[in-house]
Amino acid sequence: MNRLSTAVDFEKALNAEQYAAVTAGEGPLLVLAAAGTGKTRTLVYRLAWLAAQGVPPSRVLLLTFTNKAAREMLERAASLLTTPSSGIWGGTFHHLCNRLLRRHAERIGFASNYTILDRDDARSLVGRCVKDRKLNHREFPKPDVLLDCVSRAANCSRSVEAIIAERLDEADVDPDAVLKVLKDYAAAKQRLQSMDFDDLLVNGLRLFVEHAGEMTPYLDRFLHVLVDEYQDTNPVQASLVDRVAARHRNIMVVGDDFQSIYAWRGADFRNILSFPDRYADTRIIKLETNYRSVPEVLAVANACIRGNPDQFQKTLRATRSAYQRPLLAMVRDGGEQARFVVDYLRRLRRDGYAPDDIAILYRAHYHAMELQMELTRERVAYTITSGVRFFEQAHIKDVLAPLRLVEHAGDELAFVRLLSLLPGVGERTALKLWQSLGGRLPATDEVTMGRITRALKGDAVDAWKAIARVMARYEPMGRHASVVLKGFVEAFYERHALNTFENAEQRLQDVDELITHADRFESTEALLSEVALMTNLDAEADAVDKQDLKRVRLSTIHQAKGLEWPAVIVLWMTEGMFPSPRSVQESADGEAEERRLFYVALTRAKTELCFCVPAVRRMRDGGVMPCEPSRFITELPPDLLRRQRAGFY
DNA sequence: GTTTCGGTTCTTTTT
DNA sequence: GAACCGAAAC
Repeated sequence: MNRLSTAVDFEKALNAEQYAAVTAGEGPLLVLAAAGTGKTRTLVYRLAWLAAQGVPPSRVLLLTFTNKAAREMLERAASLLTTPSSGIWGGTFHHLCNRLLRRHAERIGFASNYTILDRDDARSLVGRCVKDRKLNHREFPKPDVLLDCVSRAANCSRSVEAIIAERLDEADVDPDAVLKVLKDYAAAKQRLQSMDFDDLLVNGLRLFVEHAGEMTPYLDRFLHVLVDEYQDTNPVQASLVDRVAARHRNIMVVGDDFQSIYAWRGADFRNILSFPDRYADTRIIKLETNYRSVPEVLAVANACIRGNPDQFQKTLRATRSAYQRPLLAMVRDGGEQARFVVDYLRRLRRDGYAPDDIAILYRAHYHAMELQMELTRERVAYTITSGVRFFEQAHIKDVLAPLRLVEHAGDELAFVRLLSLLPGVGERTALKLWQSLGGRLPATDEVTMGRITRALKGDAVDAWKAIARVMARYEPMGRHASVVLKGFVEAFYERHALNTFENAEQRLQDVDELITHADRFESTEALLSEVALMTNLDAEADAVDKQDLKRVRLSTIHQAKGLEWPAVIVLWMTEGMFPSPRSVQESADGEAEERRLFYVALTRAKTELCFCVPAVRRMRDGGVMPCEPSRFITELPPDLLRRQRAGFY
């Protein structure tokens, strides 16, 4: 009996609902897991269960929202087993597609060593398309808006024309001009052999649709497919799941329609509700027993979601014993909110909470700016996952440019970035030079060097020579990435950074981190892919491993998804801030989605929960704007919360 | 013709 | 804090 290969007593470790999900037999399975009901635990035990049943790890596919989540689940599953379970494919949809496309990209007209455009690359490329058509006047949509249109079209499998008509009908722009620019953008990506995030998904799906024969080995291989956070999949991702699980139909999707918060990225929570329609023999299991939060928090959660009448109602059942009601802190303004939070943190610390037991959550990054300053002043250590992704910061992208270039001689974006670092060289000069080189920097031979040095003047000449020497030493085989990175920093970037950035030391430290990481990858291409697809949470997980720092966490609610803390503080629970007026306006379901976001925020809390409600906002012109408490607060039965006035209210 | 710099404006959420 | 614009500087 291969069941004996595990020491786990599944029945004892799980409740009846979880046990049913973990030990379910073959066929499609939908697990509706409300917040804090042991969703991750169920997935982890399912992985262990499959392994204990003798399913080879390499025949299991686990799709998650971040790579961190996948890594954690796989580690936890492995620790349950006596036999090794490594070899499971686990990661985000983008990672899966990237892996498949590296092998099969030529089928759809791409080289296998295509580059991945991150948000920043995509922005500059589309910006260049706008300029090339001389459309860069004030009224023309900004690159971010244009990219948004492309992205929506891709993620929802709709035509760009339809999206443009819908999104830009009020704006005073010529839809044909927009369409032309977007076609140029698509052509530019093809020319540069590069894909943006959406292309990875769309092209990944194309492999299955257009080259089904070639993909059958994967269909055979994946005996079991498990999908976490299924409520946040968009149509392309849902199709991908359907395709990859088509052969064995052992597909387990886990999610909670209450926690669907990515509609703006094409996700549709009806996806999870219609799953049984697509798979007629679906077994549905509901997890409703909450182990995370005290009953007073759950009372608020249950009351809050009643505001969304069209959703599939479920009620969280508490298991923890009564504690006290969540706190509603009425403060005067943002400054006082910040002082209140610092004070409240001290109180929590006195009550025995460690710094990393506490999270401060907010709707948008800028809501936390004032608090960040106050925390710094008061010397409270915190970690924040800021709006800019770690690997998208300027200094990281700068030092990766020469590496991208030695790996892909045709990487125009990297060339322009690199050359623009030189004194006296801007985008224009760099682009002209690139064209004179015929759109490639194959090797820094005499002729190429001559061309480049002739185009440069002053200090730029010597700087370039030093950089070129470093790049010439690169050997494509083996782990040579760190040599290029190190050489580039020593020969040029260190001095450049010190002259350019106020916080150069810190940035150079980041770069050092990157260099020490670089050799862990089996190839430069793997390093570059990884860097492009790494989320903030992934990057930060690495950093935390190293520093082992216990700190208060600041995070957007979106990035807090799937996490939990003993104490949670939510900032700016006022109209005009949360719900975000923009999303309420933009779509019919906007308010409902914001309410789900509020639900996600408060269900992160295990024990302590505090909402801050400032009475006024200080505007940049020095004016004062009164603000009402958020509708999400006022619509709650008042006796669910403890009210407290802080400071000079 | 380009680059660079300073001032101004606005800030949703992310792979 | 970053993107945009206009003007000075090269």
